Amino acid sequence: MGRKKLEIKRIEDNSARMICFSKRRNGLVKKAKELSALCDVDVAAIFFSKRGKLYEYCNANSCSFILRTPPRNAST
Amino acid sequence: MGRKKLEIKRIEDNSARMICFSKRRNGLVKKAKELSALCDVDVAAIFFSKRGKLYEYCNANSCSFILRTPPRNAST
DNA sequence: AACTATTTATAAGA
DNA sequence: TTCTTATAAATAGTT
Repeated sequence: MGRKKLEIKRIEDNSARMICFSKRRNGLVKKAKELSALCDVDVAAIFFSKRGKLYEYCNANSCSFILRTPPRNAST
Repeated sequence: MGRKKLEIKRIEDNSARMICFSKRRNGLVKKAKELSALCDVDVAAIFFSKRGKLYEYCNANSCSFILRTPPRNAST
């Protein structure tokens, strides 16, 4: 999508990569929520950045099964 | 997307719900792969159906941190 | 953070 | 279930 077709490979520019991460992470979580609501399933989406930062979305208690051990030095 | 705007609530028809699940699960995994490649992050997407069936996608060893205990009576 | 031109995902149909 | 296609939605580049 977007003004130009984007090749699916690492975005080298740091700022552009972070912006893309923010946008697409939000998009993925939105789609996960929709999938959960439409299809009556529990969904978890978990993102581990190279800096050890953890982002996660889970719509249900299923999360109690996962992330028993925090990955790397995960913060919020 | 699609021919008509779809209200985001549980699809009651079983067949239609399963078809939607299959399509959107594939779409979500595709977007997770793109996010991983573009932004150099590890991503896991995990789906728990009500029947206890588990579907998952993970692009990296980060998965070793999760799913230490299988959820419910998870099969493939 | 908002906008918008464009690409992409997908609902319905074949 | 796989393919098509009209349309809704996501988003890349811009402001």
